[in-house]
Amino acid sequence: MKTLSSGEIASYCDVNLRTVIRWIESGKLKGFKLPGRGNNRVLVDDFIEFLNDHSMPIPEALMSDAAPSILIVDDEMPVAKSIQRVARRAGFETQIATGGFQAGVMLSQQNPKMMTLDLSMPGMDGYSVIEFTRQQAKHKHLKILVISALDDASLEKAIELGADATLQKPFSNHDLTQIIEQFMTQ
Amino acid sequence: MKTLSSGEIASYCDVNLRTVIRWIESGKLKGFKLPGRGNNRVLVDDFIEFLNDHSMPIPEALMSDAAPSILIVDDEMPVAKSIQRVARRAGFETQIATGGFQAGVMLSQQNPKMMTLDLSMPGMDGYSVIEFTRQQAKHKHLKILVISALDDASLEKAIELGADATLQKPFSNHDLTQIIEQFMTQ
DNA sequence: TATCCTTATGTCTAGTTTGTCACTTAGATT
DNA sequence: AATCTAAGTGACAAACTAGACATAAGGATA
Repeated sequence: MKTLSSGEIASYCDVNLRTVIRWIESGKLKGFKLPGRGNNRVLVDDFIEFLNDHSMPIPEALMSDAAPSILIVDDEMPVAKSIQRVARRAGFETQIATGGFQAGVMLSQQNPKMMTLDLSMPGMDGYSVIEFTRQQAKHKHLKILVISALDDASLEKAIELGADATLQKPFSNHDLTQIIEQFMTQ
Repeated sequence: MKTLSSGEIASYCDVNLRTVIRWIESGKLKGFKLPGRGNNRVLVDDFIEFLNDHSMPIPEALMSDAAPSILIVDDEMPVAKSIQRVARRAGFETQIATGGFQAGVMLSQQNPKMMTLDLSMPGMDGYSVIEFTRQQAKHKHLKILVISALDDASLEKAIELGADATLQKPFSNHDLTQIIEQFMTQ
């Protein structure tokens, strides 16, 4: 149950701390007070609802809490779609990227919680994608699931470079579901 | 998430505060209201886009947020480096991306003012990169310079899809400098 | 050219919200 | 216990909104 302090909200909204306290006092923003001296805490969900109510922008850092999503990177649409079906059935938002460039942009912009990655997309070096992503502080906690028809050694290499799990094609929906549920609830 | 108040925008645009509020009300300038009595806030990015849309000068003070840089997308390091040298000599920050995925991430994160794009990177479809980028509101004003050894018809197609200029390999440093200076000072 | 209409911007005012400052306090760290 | 940091409070100053009205520029029409 993640909560935010008045100061954190102040910096998210780029507004003075005094103002946040007044929002809470007046009931515009739902919060509660700690027993000690009455420090304020606000549930992330309540804060997001507050932002939505006032059509205020939701800070990226909270996006993942708002709607944990999965980015599916695969150049073969049928495969991507089938992964998407499984993910949706498990109850998660999904986006599909069919090219490396699109994948990069979508990763940065949507900040998904998890990415499935086809290692052998034509021209795109899956290994370097894993390496590059892992170097980025912003995506340190991104879960990377490599899905590929390559041999065990290749999958092993992906793990060494920073992937969180691999799945060999063809894969069973059951296995995929299990991995998705494990990663998305962590 | 830096925001601006109506008053700040008023002084940036050297215009009456009342006018700024009316711009926001009428939807010309995208903004949102604080819960209290509806004080207006505008994201710096939205403000800059507004200024661009109306070819208004961008105040120096905001420049730092819009760090005018150049993203060089080319898989051949020697070529990328030589573009970089020219760009640096012209006085601009540069980043190099040697793969599509990296390029996408860097574009989103660094929000450069200009991108040079090698059309024929192995496996990456330059055309779809141009198309995809142009669909994104955030990068509507990104200057795309296509650099390629392909024939005129291919370059023409790039322009049709949304590139701002093309340069055929091999190119002269003089031509490149001219284009960079033109785009970066616009 | 003169007149009317439309639209955008500036001015003024009253009332409200937000920021600032100075000071206090709970909780963490050492 | 001494110290440090983040947060709360009250009072006051500054900034903002919204309505009403004035002003200016541009077009259309007679």
